[in-house]
Amino acid sequence: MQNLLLDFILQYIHLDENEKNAIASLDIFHTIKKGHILLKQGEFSNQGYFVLKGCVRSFYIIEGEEKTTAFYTEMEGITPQCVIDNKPSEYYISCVEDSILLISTPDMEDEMFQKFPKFESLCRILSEKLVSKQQIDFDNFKISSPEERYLNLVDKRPDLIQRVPQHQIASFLGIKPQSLSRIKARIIEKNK
Amino acid sequence: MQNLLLDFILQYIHLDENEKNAIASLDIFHTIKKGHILLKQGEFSNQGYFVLKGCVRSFYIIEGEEKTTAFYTEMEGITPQCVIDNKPSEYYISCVEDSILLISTPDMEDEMFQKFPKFESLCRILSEKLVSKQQIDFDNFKISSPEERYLNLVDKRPDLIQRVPQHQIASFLGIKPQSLSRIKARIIEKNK
DNA sequence: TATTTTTCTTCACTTAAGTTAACGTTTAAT
DNA sequence: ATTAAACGTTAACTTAAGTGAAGAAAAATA
Repeated sequence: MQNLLLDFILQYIHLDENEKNAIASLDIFHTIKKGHILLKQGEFSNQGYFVLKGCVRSFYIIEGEEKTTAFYTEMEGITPQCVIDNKPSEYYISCVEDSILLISTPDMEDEMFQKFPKFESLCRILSEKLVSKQQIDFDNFKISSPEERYLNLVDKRPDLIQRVPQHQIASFLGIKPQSLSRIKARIIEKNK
Repeated sequence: MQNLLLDFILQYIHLDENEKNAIASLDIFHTIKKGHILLKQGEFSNQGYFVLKGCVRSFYIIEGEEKTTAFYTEMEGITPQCVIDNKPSEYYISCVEDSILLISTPDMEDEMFQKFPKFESLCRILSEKLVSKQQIDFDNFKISSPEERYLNLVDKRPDLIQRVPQHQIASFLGIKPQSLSRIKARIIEKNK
């Protein structure tokens, strides 16, 4: 697990032994069971998550219905809005599968930034990349129909279709489960 | 204009005279005319933009049709994906109004980060905030109907409704101009 | 000012998603 | 192993967005 993390970081910046050890010494690896809720709507939290293995989902509950808005899988991270703005969370975060997560707090991060400014560079670079990626994802969502969004998901994140229940996929695509079933049937019909 | 920028920055970090002068000495203020295209689809660029005054729009042209995906107004910045990934741009960026923009390049930023590490902290913090804000915007888009999205826009960015043509607003909301007209008529009908 | 172009709205019609309900299947719990 | 709950699909019906066309209003241009 340590190595997965180091390899990921080394794609972006170089680390000396000292810095590698600093990471290794952080006791931040956590094994979380499927279904466990990491963050609840209305709750305060100062935890950020980085997925080393497994899958994490964020969702709202609106009029009793779950609205899934994001999935985070291997080498993806989330810092919930409530951590950044210091206000109660508007959404839930839970584990879709048994997962290994890296859990951090702003205090820990600030400490690392103090000791190793390089880590702040890393976080800046990763954040900037993420801003740009998110914008593209949002753009593609806007300019696509539900059917196109589904086909795009099958193309870009085929693993998700397998590892996540369909009604969560539907919600993630901004439609109802019944519509997703219909879309899938329509696609099969077309390809005949 | 200098002061607008400094005041914005001072919300997040403290600057000494030296640092303030460093910013002032950057010759990065540009006056851009309405309609001017800053970035074209297919083009390479290394320019990032920060809006001091005015309004900038990003859009795709798909099958001859403009698809507006974002508006950037006072104190908002864009670093186009093509700058970050060093590949041709998938979208256009143009000025909706006469605007005053701050234009930067990665080289300039890296130089500033070298001289004043504090600026890198600032950029990290701003990027992290932006990631979180973007995620919330995307979430709200997904969990809302077109009508709700429109009402939300009227509530959250009423200025946009005024300063931007309706067909661009429609596209931004993920619908056709005709549908936006209908939605507006429906809302008026309801409130009678 | 006159003229062209862009923008916005309305309408009739088509298409696709939402809704409600039912049913078989898979998964989890006892 | 049995039961209950959650999940996925199908169907009939409703609602709302897309489409194509036309015309009025506003803005840009000559």
